[in-house]
Formats: sequence, structure tokens, C-alpha cells
Amino acid sequence: MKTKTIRDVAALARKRRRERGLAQAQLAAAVGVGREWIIDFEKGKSTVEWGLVFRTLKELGFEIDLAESRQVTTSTAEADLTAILERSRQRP
Amino acid sequence: MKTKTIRDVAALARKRRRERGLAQAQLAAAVGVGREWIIDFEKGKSTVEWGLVFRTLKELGFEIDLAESRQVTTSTAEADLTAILERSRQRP
DNA sequence: ATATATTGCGGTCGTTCGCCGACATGCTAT
DNA sequence: ATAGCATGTCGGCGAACGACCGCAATATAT
Repeated sequence: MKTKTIRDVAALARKRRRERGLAQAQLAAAVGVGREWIIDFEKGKSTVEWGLVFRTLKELGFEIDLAESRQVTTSTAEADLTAILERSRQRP
Repeated sequence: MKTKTIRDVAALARKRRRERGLAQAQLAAAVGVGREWIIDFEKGKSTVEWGLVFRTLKELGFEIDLAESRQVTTSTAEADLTAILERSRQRP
């Protein structure tokens, strides 16, 4: 499933947990975090630890795939052009 | 690309950044973090913020997909039903 | 070779995470 | 009604994040 925001991930995680009949406390124990952490994560809190998110997703049976997005963001497009130009001439 | 650990993600991110000719400082500015954060992230630091990781990956043109690690292709209706049954069974 | 740019690593500092209690709410079944 | 879970919130605490700074070490280019 493609995810656009961290809220998508949060919603998917919560859906999956319920599909597996797991309570927040159970999942928390399995991952090794406090129950509050699960609450925050499923709420879409952005400041939760990356490593814990990864462990939680794996615990829920998710596989994290990184694919190339068709659309390139403007900033990276500019940076890409800049990188090419920088190899031809120096800029301050 | 399937990722097994956060180090895989870190390595992919670094590879991608270099492919795009971006310096750590450039990527940091694009994402809106300090340069030290990029260093930690590419080092595979597990305690970095989840939201920043997500933004960084998107900035690098990555699409974050969540796939099922097990090839269980149950429909959502079936899965929900299973959850209901599990709840009724009062499992410890 | 000399510059120049990039990367990594320390230290400081304000802010905040994540955990632990306790408590309130909502739902289900007896 | 009453008991049992599950979920969410609040206050508090130690620990650690992330930004900023400077300074080596390492490419990269001229």
C-alpha cells in the first residue's frame, strides 16, 4: 500500500493491529514500548522514534519498501539541475 | 526495494542523495533539518524523528510502500471478522 | 601543489521524548 | 447494575533529541 503521509502509515498500522485482534498494550509489549507510545504513533505523531516505528511495522507484519516516485519534487529537481551545472562550471 | 533494517533505509537514502548530486547540507536545507541530522540518519541512528525520516525519503524521491511480509491475501472483510471472533474469545 | 568543498565529530543548550503512574470514558457481556 | 477490558489523557521525571558552533579529516577540482 502506498503511503503519502505519516498519518497514512498510522492508519494502516492501527487497522492492521485491530485485524490481528491485538490490544495497544499487547502490541506495545511485543514491540517493547509503553502503551502511550502506541497511542501517539497511531495518532500520527511525527516525533516518535524512527527505529520504534520500523520495529512496530515489522511486528505488524509489514514490509517497508522504497520505490522511486514518478513525480519528482521541485526542490530535488532544482538540485539535480544544479548538480549537473556545477560539474560544468563552478559557482560560489 | 525491500528494506530489512533501518540501516538499509539509511544506505539507500545516502546512495540516492549522492546519485542526485546533493550535499548533506543541501538535503538538510531542503528537508528543513540541520546537517548533523542527515549525518545521524545516514548513519542508521534509530532515535531520529519518524516525521523527519519520512520527509527526507520523500524529498529524495522515494515512495514509502507498506506490503505484507506474509503472503496472506485475506480480504479486509475476512480480516475484520477474524478480529471480532478473536475479541469474543477473550484471549490473554 | 594549493584551494575549495564535503563530511564527520565533538561540545553546549533548550526542548521534548518515552515511560510510569492514576484516572476517566466507552463498550461488552454477565 | 457491575465487572472487565480497551482506549485516551494528565502530571511528572530522567534521558536524549536536534540545532548551532567550531574544527579536523577527507575528497574534489584547478
